[in-house]
Amino acid sequence: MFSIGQLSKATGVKVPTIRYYEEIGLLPEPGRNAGNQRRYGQDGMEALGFIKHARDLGFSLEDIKALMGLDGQLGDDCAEADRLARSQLRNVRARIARLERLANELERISHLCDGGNGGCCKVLTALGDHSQCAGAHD
Amino acid sequence: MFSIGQLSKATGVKVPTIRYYEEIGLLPEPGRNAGNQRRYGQDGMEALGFIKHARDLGFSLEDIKALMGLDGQLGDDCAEADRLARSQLRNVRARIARLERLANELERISHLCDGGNGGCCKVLTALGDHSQCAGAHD
DNA sequence: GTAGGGCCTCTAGTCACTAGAGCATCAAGA
DNA sequence: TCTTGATGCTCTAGTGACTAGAGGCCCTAC
Repeated sequence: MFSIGQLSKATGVKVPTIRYYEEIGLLPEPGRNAGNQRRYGQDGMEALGFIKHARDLGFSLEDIKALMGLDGQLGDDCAEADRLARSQLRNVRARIARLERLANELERISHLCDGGNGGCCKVLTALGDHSQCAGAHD
Repeated sequence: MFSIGQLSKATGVKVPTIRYYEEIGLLPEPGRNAGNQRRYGQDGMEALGFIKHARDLGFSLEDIKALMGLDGQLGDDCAEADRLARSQLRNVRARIARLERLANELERISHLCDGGNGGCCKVLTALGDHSQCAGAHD
């Protein structure tokens, strides 16, 4: 049996975050000891590990709830989990593409200025004027 | 003179967002007409255009406030604007790198499953077990 | 028995908006 | 001039995923 602090250390999830996950129904309510403190078993540890890993992979808490709901079901749960994973992958790829456009634009803007000062800052001008952008970033 | 709706259409920033920017002191308070409605001039249009563009480039509202504060100042404002732009670029690059690690991991996990169903979903197992990850993603 | 760390609940704050209620105003057509 | 529908106003509350703090209780070691 682990206290919430031990669980926190073991999983790398902060204590208030664990309580938050419980509050929103993501993590099942654990038992309590005589002094009303949470006591977790191996199942609690595994559930939190699952959430942590999925969060690190960028899944939303809502997605994670869906994934956890699938676990243990029969039938097409694998197809659904796979669908969520692929959807998340597309999501991440799209974010990468967008960020790369931003990086290009920022690089262009940064190169306008050598750090010196000509009185009128070209960086500020470039930021103010989208039409100066080399490529559409949004 | 533009109404808030006209400004919204012209810049692509939603009406409540414009009011929000004003509320937090990012956008200067415009004048009002006899019926207490906001009326913007060219300067309001330009300020909002600046904010919009900087937001699209991923700057936080706090950064934008700093950038707008620099404008019109003498001295080393250009160096400071340049510093913020470069810092934002590093930021974006780091996010890209992190997302690429996530994408790799998600791709690996997605390939575990062909959409069929063997009873025990490998996607869910992989999500639950970080130690199965090919590369550290976080 | 006591000290100090951990744990409890509850409230409120973060960022950057977004939604809705309930009312006032504006512009265009009849 | 009147009406109508769009647009505007303020205010409050909600979003996601936490984070911080207050004020108090509990546990463990000495």
